[in-house]
Amino acid sequence: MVVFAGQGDARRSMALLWRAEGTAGARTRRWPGPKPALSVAAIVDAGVAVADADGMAALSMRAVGERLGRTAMALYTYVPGKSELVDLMYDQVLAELPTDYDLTPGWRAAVTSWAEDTWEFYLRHPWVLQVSQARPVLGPNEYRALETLLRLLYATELSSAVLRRVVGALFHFIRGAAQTVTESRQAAASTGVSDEEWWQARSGMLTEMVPDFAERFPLLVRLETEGAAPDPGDSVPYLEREARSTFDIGLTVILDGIEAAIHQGR
Amino acid sequence: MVVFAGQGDARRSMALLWRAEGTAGARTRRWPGPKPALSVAAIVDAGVAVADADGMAALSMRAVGERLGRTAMALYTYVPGKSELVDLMYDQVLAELPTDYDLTPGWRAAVTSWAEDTWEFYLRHPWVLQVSQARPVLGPNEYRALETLLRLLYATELSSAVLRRVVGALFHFIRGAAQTVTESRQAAASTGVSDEEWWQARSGMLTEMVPDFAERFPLLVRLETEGAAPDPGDSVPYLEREARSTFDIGLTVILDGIEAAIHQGR
DNA sequence: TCTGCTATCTTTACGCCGTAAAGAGTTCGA
DNA sequence: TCGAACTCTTTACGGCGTAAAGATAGCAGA
Repeated sequence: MVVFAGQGDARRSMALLWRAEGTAGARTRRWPGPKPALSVAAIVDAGVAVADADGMAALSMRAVGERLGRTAMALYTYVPGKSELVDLMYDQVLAELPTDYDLTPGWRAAVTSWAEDTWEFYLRHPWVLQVSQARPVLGPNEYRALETLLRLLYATELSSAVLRRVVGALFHFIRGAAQTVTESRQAAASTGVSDEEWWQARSGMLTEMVPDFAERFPLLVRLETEGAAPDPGDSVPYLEREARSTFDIGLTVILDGIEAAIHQGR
Repeated sequence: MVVFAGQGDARRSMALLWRAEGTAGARTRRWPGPKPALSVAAIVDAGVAVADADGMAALSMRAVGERLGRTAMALYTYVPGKSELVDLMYDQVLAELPTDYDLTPGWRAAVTSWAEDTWEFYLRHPWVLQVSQARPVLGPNEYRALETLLRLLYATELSSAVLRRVVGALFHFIRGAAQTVTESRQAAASTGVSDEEWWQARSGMLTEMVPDFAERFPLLVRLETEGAAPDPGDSVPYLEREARSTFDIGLTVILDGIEAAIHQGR
């Protein structure tokens, strides 16, 4: 369920995204007709509430309308369609991301904090990971967030060409790692089967159906027996623990790679 | 449109995935009834054909049935449901991935080749990127592909704990970068608007609606003017060029990071 | 005050989706 | 020849986004 941004009426969409900024001021002449009971802001809020609570798959025009005590079609007075609503929701929640990172302890500490905040942001709004990145929404908060990261990264004194790709690599990595967590949670919620139960059942079936597993995949067995994340006894499920560990170690690897690029003067 | 793996009847699903391997031999006693005109293999092939041609969104039971000259419901005789069909499709195409990487020029060259092949694989079967990774399919070819990568990575002599996360980081990165390309292509195909046209229209609107853009986002402007990938005159669209460049440079960064980990003896 | 225009919101409808349920038709052993 | 087991079709249900049409409400000008 990847949702594409920037379909539909581009001009109207951009105007909505940047609304109250450039074109603020009086509502475009209204005159007869009943007073509007809804507003774009209310609809976007309702959309975010639905998506946060039940996921992107549950975000339907009917569901959003219902939450506002209206029918689905009532929303079309305010918003051109579902695609534009998702764009607005996306840019709205991006406003939560901090911008005030301190660079005095060095870029590495700052980028680490940024990555941690971004990670938590994705876990808070898992549906954001389903908004396609290919043709970005181009809303004010997306730009604000990017500008924030760029401020930290330009402190590395890397070239713009390299930086541009480093930004992409960081986002791909963090989004992917976060996605593992959110999808695991979603799977647990929608099937009622926890990670542990699922894995137990599957690996049991595997050893039964594929008796020569260890001979066919010796390195996988080695990885599984040697490398598992320790269970700290707390309630974090298996796959989430793994994903978090991947996030930590993967980030270290990428930051090490950035340092290597710096030392090579790229 | 993320599709979840491993829902539904787990036992039947696993049996189908590992079919013809352990439990090969005679079809489970059949006796009366018309001879089956279809087969699991034919259905999986048809599914792959539909998904390759028109994307995951176009993969419906009706579409697969139609391609085989049957109704949607006919498929349910062979396959428990759509989710299991996707699992089978996924494991089937994974068989295309090579396994015979040469380690004599060193792990770095081998992993680079592996990454390149994997990248091309994703571009060949974009729908694979929509199969959820959280609860893996656990089919033979997924294991085979993982075992292949592990063979290359164990040559680094890193610990299993680190390796495990490096694998995750590599996959997140490659999948993310490939996703940008496939989504960009999909957007172009479904809207009829090329990357260039889209960007032209959007950036034009931006400068019009947000006249103080350069003051608000100076680093973004700098990145855009300094760091763009040169247009080699060939027909590769803008966003694809960027994504490919992100893949190349990002991979270098990650591999540099792995080398740093090696030198630190992790 | 009444009329008429316009904006908001509802109702209905269309063609998609996955799949449950029921039934038609086919092929074999007994 | 009969009946069981199997394949495959038909029909139906509740979901989706949204087009089209109609009901209702509120204000400007008469």
